[in-house]
Amino acid sequence: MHDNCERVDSIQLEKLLQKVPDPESITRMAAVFQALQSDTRLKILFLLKQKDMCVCELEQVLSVTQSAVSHGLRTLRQLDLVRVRREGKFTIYYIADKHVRTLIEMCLEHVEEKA
Amino acid sequence: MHDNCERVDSIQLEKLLQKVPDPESITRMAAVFQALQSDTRLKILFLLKQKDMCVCELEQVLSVTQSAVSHGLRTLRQLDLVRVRREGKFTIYYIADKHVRTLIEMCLEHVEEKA
DNA sequence: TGAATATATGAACAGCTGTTCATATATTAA
DNA sequence: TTAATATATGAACAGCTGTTCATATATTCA
Repeated sequence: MHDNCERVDSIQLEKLLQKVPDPESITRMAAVFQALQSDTRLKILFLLKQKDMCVCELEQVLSVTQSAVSHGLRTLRQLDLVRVRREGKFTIYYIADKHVRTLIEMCLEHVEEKA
Repeated sequence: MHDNCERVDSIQLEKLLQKVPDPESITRMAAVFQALQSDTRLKILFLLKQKDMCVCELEQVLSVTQSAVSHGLRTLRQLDLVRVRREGKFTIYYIADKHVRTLIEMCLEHVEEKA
């Protein structure tokens, strides 16, 4: 660990640090991004973006086990990225809100821009 | 692996699947979100959002080693989330573009909404 | 040139993630 | 109630991540 370089202005840095979201928010954000960091879960979101679906349908489209889909959905649900409703014997999942759509659209634009 | 539930309409699902971004884009998105999934890297972005900074300054603010900051920045740089310019002996990092700002702002709104 | 400062990189290790398998629970229909 | 369908959950294992330590490279200044 070494000391300040000449650019460092501790007082200014302190002020900038205060505008960084509190540790709890940062950790929650990290958890959200962490949930968005899996191919399978991203595909789930792009599918749900088009149509509310039950686990069966998702399992059919993605080529993973029912268990994997269910685990993935749980992760997304816990962070309120998707929500659930019951329809008879089916559990229907859907995108939670606008934020989620914006997040994945922004990211898609970003990666497509340099493709 | 079991078969279709009664809700499954293979033809419709096939169409929906086609609208999911191609595997390469999905993987790149996953990589971007993966980069955003660390407390340290998120803090870096919220700091750079306010002011372009050299590694020293970031090291000073966050409580991690210079090595950790540098590794974190490399990850962000490789995904074009931050960019670099040289200023004499300093390497100045800055947020790459609007997308990045929107991504972290969207996510912050999302987590703060339910706090 | 040599010393000091600023940054990058590689190795290595502890801890976390995503998948599958096996099984449990919940709902419907017979 | 029983069988069948739909979904959830726990264990376990392979693979990945982030940090630190040690060291290398690059730039400035004397």
